[in-house]
Amino acid sequence: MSYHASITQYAIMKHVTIKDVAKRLNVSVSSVSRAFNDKYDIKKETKELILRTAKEMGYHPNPIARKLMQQKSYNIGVVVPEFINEFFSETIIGIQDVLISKGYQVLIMQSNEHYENELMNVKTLSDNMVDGLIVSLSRETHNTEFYLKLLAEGYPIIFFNRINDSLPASKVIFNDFKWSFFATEHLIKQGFKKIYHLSGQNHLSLAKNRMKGFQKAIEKYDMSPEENRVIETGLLMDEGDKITQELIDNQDLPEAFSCVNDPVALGAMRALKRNKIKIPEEVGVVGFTETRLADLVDPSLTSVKQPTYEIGKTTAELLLKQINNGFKTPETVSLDGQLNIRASSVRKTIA
Amino acid sequence: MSYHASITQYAIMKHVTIKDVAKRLNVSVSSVSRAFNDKYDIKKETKELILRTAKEMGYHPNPIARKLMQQKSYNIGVVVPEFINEFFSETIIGIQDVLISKGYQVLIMQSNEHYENELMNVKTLSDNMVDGLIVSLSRETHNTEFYLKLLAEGYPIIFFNRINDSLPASKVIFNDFKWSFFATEHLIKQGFKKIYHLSGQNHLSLAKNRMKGFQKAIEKYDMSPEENRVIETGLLMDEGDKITQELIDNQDLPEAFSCVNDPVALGAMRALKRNKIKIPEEVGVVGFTETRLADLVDPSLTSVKQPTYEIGKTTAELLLKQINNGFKTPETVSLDGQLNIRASSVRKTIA
DNA sequence: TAAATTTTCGGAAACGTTTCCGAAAAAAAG
DNA sequence: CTTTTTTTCGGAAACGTTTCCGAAAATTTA
Repeated sequence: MSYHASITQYAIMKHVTIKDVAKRLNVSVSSVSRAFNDKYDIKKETKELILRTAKEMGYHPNPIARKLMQQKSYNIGVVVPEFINEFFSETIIGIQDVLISKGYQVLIMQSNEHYENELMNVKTLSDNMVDGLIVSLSRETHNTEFYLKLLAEGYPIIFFNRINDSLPASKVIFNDFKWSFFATEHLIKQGFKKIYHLSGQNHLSLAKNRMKGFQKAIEKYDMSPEENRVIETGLLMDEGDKITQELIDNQDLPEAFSCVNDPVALGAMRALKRNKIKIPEEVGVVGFTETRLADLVDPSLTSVKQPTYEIGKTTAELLLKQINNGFKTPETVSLDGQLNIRASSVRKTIA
Repeated sequence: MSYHASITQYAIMKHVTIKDVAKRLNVSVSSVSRAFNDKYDIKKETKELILRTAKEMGYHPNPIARKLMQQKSYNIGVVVPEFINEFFSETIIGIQDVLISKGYQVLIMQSNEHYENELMNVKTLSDNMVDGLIVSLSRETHNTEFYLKLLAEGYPIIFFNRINDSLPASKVIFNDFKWSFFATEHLIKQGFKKIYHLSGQNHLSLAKNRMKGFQKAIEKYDMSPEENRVIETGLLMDEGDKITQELIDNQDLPEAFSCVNDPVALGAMRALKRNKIKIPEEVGVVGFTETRLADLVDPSLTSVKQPTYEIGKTTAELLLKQINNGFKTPETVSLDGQLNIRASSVRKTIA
């Protein structure tokens, strides 16, 4: 019986509207509206009276009606390659914190690193009239035509992390060059002589920049670019494993690996351990974009920490600025990180 | 100049509405609406004509206006303890896949394991008029008053994973009892004699059930409940580490640990390794609710895999059923998993 | 005290749909 | 060929807001 009661209650339950409040107080609908958006001319006492009784009556402004009037959805779309990835889930938290506090809702979608999914997501979101878009490109995305079209229409889009240099939009990036340089320099200073960089595919800016940072360090310390070379690998653990195994099989193992990211570094470590090669005694390893994993693996992994939360926050703030002030000239914000040195790269013989 | 052009274009750009389409074809607005919601009486040819020219004109129905008319937000709120956690992010993917395909949008919030955050999230979401709620309780949540009130109003809410037995709502749970039983049984069959269960706090159903599964296995194999006991630990890695260190210090180490979850198991492993105790030769370990980590740690961790995606999918489907058919009697769906046996629990001497 | 100004408010249109109602057109039945 | 039934469509109200416009009330100025 009580269960039946709850059904009827639900069916009968009506949200109290602005009209109900107006009627109750014998004021106009517009006055109630004014009371709730305190930018208009309304006497202080009536405003307070309205707000008070509205609260009593349990009135909440209907966000949908407001959106319809204001021609704004107050929705922001976020597209990332995957949110199981700690880097992205942490970034999303930063994004959400900023946007929700400004009354926006955040719709999150993931491309699973596929271009078609990414495109579909962006289309779904723009069909849903999001007021702006935050995008981190999938690994597959070479074709940026659709983004160019949206940007040309003046649609606010901010890119972060996985960007494409040629897109005329604001971006938030990490200083990959600099920190890859530092990571490599750290290996050099530890006394590792022959260092290979396991790189991601070259069309990704982040992969390219990390590669360049590596090369710059090699150059600065007068080491041979032939001896200390770059191997295009990928971004996945299995790819790091496979390449390392090949190097072992070809007896072409370096003294240390500077890796494009942690998964590749972990893959390399897996191959090394499988072949009973000691880390860091025989081969040192550094990763990039650390996750909580870095502390858990054995040996713990030296890596570059990115300011994930700040990246999200900054991205969201750039977007809000663009939504509110219109599109000025594109702006690229570069953030700094931190090299966390752990066991995988510290030569015990040196200490 | 081109940049200035894009500004004006944006300012000028107007979405084409149903009226524009109607005017263009000299038909009524209602006909166009009928064409797009094919439940109404409309001649086949006119419908096709309308759809065709609507597409030509780039018309997309305005979801906000539709929501206002239909008195539905087509938004679903999801509140989880944290989405950095792989378990939850994978579950969310299952939820999203189902809901998005039915035209719903998913608003995700996290409580960070705090009751006040959880409450605030639920309030924010209901102010935003979500049509339903999917909730996994925070560790702190003892007070369920607010949920009771919402449920009494007939508000559709489905709980998953972190549930509270006393709430009269549909739930999706994992058969923790059964799989904890299997995990413990596996340790027993490997020949481990003295087994401790590192348990979570007792007010969480999942912790309680995993503990009971452990006890049931101990009982079934006629092992002493005093010898093979339960230690209330927590859910975090540090807690597992701390307890294990205490056991080591008190010379009270068992032959194996059955743990409430993977973080606690990893913490125990960390403490064991720090004390040069060999896993699994001296002490075996099994975890629960595996993540990708299980394969990466050394030794790899035996754990119970939960069907995360299916959990999300099932939860979303239950919610949709409730939204569409009204609240019938609460329904509890229990899903099965899989015990993945890895190095941390396999006695080499046995093989 | 009358006129001018400012403050406060109500009426009504608008946002873009869906849906009810009734009428016109077409088809079927007589 | 008329009458009845069915199919197809247009008009208009409604959803719950915001906002423009103008008028009434209150205040200031002369």
